Amino acid sequence: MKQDTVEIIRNVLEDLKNRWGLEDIPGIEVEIPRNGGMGDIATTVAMRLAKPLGKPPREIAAEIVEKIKEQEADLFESVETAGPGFINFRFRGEFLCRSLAELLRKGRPALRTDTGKGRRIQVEFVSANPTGPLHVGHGRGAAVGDALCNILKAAGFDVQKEFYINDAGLQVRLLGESVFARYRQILGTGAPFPEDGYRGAYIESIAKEIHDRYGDRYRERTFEECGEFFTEYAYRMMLSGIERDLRDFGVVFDRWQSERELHLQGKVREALEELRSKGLLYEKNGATWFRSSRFGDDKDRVVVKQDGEYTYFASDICYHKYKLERGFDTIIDIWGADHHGYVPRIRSVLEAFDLPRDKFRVILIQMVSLLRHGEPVQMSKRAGEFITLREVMDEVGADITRFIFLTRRADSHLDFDLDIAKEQSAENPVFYVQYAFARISSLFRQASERGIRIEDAEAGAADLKMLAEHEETSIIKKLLQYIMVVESAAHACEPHRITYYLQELAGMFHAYYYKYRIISGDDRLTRARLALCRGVQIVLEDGLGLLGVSAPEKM
RNA sequence: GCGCCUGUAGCUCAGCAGGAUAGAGCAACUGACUUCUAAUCAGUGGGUCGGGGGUUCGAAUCCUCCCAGGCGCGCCA
Repeated sequence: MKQDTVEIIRNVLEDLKNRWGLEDIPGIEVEIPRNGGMGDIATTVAMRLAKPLGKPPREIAAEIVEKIKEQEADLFESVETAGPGFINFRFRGEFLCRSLAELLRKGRPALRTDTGKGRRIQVEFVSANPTGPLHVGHGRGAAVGDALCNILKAAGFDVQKEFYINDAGLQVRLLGESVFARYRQILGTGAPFPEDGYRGAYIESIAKEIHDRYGDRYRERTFEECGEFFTEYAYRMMLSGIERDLRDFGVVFDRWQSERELHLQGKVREALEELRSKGLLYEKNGATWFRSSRFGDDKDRVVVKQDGEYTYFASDICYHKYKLERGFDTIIDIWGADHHGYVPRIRSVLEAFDLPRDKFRVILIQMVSLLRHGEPVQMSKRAGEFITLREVMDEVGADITRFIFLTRRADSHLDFDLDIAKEQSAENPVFYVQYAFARISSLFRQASERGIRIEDAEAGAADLKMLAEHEETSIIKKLLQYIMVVESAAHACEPHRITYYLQELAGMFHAYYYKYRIISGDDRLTRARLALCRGVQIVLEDGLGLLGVSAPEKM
């Protein structure tokens, strides 16, 4: 729908270019008019041409319309100028039927586009420290990141999903110390608990597990002697737990990048050497600094501490450089919004390496506030009291959780009410969309008893011209908009646009279903309507798939 | 103090890469189940898009100042 229209406009502008003495054709933007009465699709190109041509937009629009009418009479029922210089297009019924038939014949592959042109995008998300279980905020990042990747793939990008593991440095060591202390407590030979140690119950259960397997083997040892064992053991446990939680949440990464590996492979040192050779490192107060302030950061940053240890920023310098060296056209980082101060720092790194800054995008995920009975659930990470993603999944289910995470823009706060999430009420939009899918499945179950199969709806046997009700043409048009929605969601990196679209489509279907009889005494009409329902079902299934939410046949 | 995000209907939020008369759900009120799943549908009311200035054919959208809320601002991660 979009491509057809844009192509036609482009051809016409190509013709008019010389008459106008125009150098370049501007980007042709089409949009869906807010008010359906205005048309099916509209372009603002005449208004954009007003300035370069020095002519009133309506006049330009009129010229374009005339030309389109000469050349493309069969696609559009009407093409007209409107308002300040819009050109509104209305498609012929035959075009809509043809498009629906194509969707039915090809199925979900018809919903893919190639706007990404196979460009390689890497999305790094979750990347939770392996020092504790995933909490709800991580879950939101996982849902957004995974859906975004699905959307980018659907829009024709070549996508890699990566989890960056902060397995070097102080925090994992602190994890090991915490477990060690709990282990000693089990033995009754209390070791001092580290001041900033991890206090969650999961620490005790790891200690217990070590005790069950190894008994008092480490009774007489100090942490200096056996810390590596405890750290390694605990970290492995945490990481596999994270992986398991993510898998059960429907998120599987293509690649897990270990920070420690970057150090061991000497990549961190190499990256810093490169900066040094560019004259961008200097020594001060016994530490090594990076001149990030030259590239828009607030101040310079330490990369090697006084004690000789690398900072996390040092590995991040290396990591982001390394990611771009792996040949991605774009790298997207998804961070918790509390890390936003880090953005200019990483940008400064890319500039320092002469890497284009527009190759790097950050999506910030705002906080999730968990509510129960409308009251905030108290959480204290320090005391180890926080609601884990696992608990939420167990309580309300992965589908609902994912959907709710995707009902807001990433950068707005989200109140997640566990009670409402569990309720199967109208306040819960997941069911609304899934129910539309299940209803259609049910229709086909009934139809099969009458000898009409789902394959019949797909084969193009139905006479789609019978879909003459305005609700029916509206639904077809809505189906054809899906690709545009996917493209815009990919472009803006905003998965929630799919969520909203699905709710709208489901709403149109529910209203249609209620008003009209799908399976009736009229066999031809029945087949045509089932074909339309099948179209809706294909798009709903695809959209839910992008969000990582299941499409149940029965509810 | 500096920076980032947010501010749209009573509530929760959409509003797409400036576009046409700013939308949805919930809540409130009216109605619809002997009929393909009522987890549904039809309808009514509800707005100074936080405020002021600016950019232009045109601003909820871009710029600027102010106000309010959240979050950051370590040789922590």
